[in-house]
Amino acid sequence: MSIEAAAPTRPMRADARRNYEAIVRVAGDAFAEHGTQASLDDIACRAGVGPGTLYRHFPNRDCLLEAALVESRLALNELAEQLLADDDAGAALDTWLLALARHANTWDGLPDSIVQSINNKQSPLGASCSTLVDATGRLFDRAREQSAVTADVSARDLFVMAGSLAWAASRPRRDTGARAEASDDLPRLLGLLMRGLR
Amino acid sequence: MSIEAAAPTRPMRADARRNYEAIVRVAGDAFAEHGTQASLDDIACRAGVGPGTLYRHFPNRDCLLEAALVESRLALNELAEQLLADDDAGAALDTWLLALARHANTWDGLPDSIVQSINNKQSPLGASCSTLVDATGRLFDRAREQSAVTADVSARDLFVMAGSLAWAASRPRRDTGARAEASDDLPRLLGLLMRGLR
DNA sequence: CGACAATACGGAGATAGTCTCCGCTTTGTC
DNA sequence: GACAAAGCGGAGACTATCTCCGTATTGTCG
Repeated sequence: MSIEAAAPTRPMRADARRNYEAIVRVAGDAFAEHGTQASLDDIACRAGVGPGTLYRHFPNRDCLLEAALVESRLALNELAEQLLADDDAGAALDTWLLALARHANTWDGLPDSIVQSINNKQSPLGASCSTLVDATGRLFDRAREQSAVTADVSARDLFVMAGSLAWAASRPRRDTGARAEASDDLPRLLGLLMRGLR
Repeated sequence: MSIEAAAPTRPMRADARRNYEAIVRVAGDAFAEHGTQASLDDIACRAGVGPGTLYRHFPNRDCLLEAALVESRLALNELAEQLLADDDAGAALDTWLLALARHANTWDGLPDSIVQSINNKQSPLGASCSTLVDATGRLFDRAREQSAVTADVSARDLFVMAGSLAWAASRPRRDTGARAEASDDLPRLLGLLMRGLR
């Protein structure tokens, strides 16, 4: 949107890259342990950097979430490619929605961040989700062509519903000290959703 | 679980009751304005009491949410009674799930609190939700008897799904300054769910 | 009425999280 | 090896939660 559209963006300085990577690595552990609300200052501390450094690399929580999810996202995009080549488009859609929901459940609280960012072009999380929404749409269209589904839904609605079921399935108890044993409600709930699509 | 099960619980002192009511009234406004994450100290301040007073009456956020929702809950229970007498059990279920979802959307963030508390007997919110889950189950059973629905779902799953769709519908955008105009996605999403039940 | 116990109040402050500012350090380059 | 650019980090401002305990209010009896 300006004259110098293509900023040269010289490569990161060695120390900067080192810190960036350390933060992302530690963040993954912290989010896994405490959910997406893990303390950012604590992540900085555990990564051996000051809070200022963390916030310079990742101005907000979404940026850090996004960075820590990159690998999982790549795998998901690859899965989409494979599923688009699958003969059984209905089963492919099934598989895809489950994978999507499981991805959203990577960490406690992630569905919330994802669904909140979905409409927000500013958020890096939202931006990278739009790829997933597109894939969802393409897989759904193929399933419709094969008459595996008949419902009329937008790709965005489908994506959001998968996310919301992930959210519902990941909210087993609060306050009770007992560690939530992973009762896997997801397939059951998604089955109901798929039933509605046919 | 002890010998003196029926504690006499003498009536509240006049000043205590006055403060209790002021807090609940202000809390309703604050939750409406800022969602369920509204500052509790701020609510105390606006109600003209100290934080200590608020936390004595309502040891945690759920207690305050529950107290501020009492009237809406009563109306909902009354609706359940009416719907159970409705001849068209399918339509009654439809109406009920929508009412349930709208109730969960009374304030921003409420679906989260509700679904988190659903498995938690300790939470006053969870306790009062179990009534709603029961009503959901009874309405669903009637619809099944009339063959208006055929799916096999637990009342809890139905309740949680209604809550999760409410959650999904209430999360339109984040960060974008623009006030989210209330695009009403709820009926569309619930329609999909109902389709899956038939 | 007046006084005393039980009850309740409220605000100071401990704790914890977010995020910024800016003086200092490290890096890459010539 | 020296200089500018890039990057660091931690002190601290701000906001929120929740507790503790000295003080004030209430209801009840004599």
